[in-house]
Amino acid sequence: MIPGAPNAPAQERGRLRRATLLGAAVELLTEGGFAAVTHRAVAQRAGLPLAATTYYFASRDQLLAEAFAQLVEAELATTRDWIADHGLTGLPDLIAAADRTRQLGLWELYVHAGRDPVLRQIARRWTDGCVHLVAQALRLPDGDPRVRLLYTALSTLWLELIVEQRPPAETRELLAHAVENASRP
Amino acid sequence: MIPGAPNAPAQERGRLRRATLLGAAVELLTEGGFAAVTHRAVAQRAGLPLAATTYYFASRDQLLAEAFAQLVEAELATTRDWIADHGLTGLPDLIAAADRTRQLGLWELYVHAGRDPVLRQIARRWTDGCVHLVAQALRLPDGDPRVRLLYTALSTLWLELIVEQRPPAETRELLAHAVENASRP
DNA sequence: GCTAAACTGGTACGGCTGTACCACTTTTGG
DNA sequence: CCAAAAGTGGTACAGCCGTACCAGTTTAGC
Repeated sequence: MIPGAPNAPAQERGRLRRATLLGAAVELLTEGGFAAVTHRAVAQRAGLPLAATTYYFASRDQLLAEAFAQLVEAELATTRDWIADHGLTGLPDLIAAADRTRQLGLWELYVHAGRDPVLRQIARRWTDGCVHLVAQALRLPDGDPRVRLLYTALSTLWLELIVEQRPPAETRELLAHAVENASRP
Repeated sequence: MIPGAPNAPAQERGRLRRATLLGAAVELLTEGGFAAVTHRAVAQRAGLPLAATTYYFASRDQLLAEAFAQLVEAELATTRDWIADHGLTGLPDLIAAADRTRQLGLWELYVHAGRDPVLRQIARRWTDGCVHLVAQALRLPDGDPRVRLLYTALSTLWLELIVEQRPPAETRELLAHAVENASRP
């Protein structure tokens, strides 16, 4: 039987190989953006033959989508832990400490999601997850306008820090303002 | 003499050709993102031979950068006019009315600027320009935190509208909140 | 009018891309 | 034990890419 790129390989070794490939794709994505995620590069990074990528993933788009999803989940977990330890106003330090090219890869795929319905779902999951983290930190419901507005400040300042490399001090100051705003009734 | 991709061609026809190529690049950028801006596609769109692109532009990166800059200036002008006519709270309607793929192209290049110093300068120009427009509308100085925070709301809501295609009603409501916040002392 | 510079456009090269193909080996289930 | 399914890996194909090259033509300056 010719398998149609099994999402869950039947054999143990297959599952391992698939996971290795996905991990390699995530690595390449964080290093060089989604342009760097090619079948050949992924296979080489994983130490597997080229054909392995086409065997376990139906297409490059699917590989990219799964890598994006995995990256988003990892990012949300990291952010959750950081907020628990340092609070919302400590977030600029997280961004400063985080791998810049990794963030770039994430945002690249986020924007690319505007052209791909499959990625769009993952993009929404990212936004919703971040909003939820802010809501928890403020002890307010997810839908509260103060939560949403604070999130917009976080999001834009974050992106500016990554892309334009603005001075972190300015970001910290503005974020403090935003948190103060959100804490008012 | 072998010219090094003249930025300002000496002959009238050359200037016209260069402008035509740049216009074609902008078109393709707005239609299919920066992946669509290839030498061949630009030349074909402009109705010129392939070699014309390499003659007037030193590299694809330069062509892309100039197209980005042109797009940013056009976008700033459009936004300025719209704010003058409809005010800040009318902006969601501008976004809704604007060409969605055009905005996607802009944001794609904005994020890509994180990997390219030349583009980064243009990205900063875009941000600064938008902040300035908000400052003018609020009659506050550019550096005022209220201006910067309102801009963050605009920016994120805009991006979410474009990428995630969230319902415009929600955007309008949040934007009204943000404007109210910014108008408080 | 004539030389040099500016421009034109056809063609070619080397490289990378996604993906298909297929003979082969290993594992699984009855 | 043995057929069928699952997995393996080397290779090939067709297409697009940026860019270089160059013989020819047009224009500008003296």
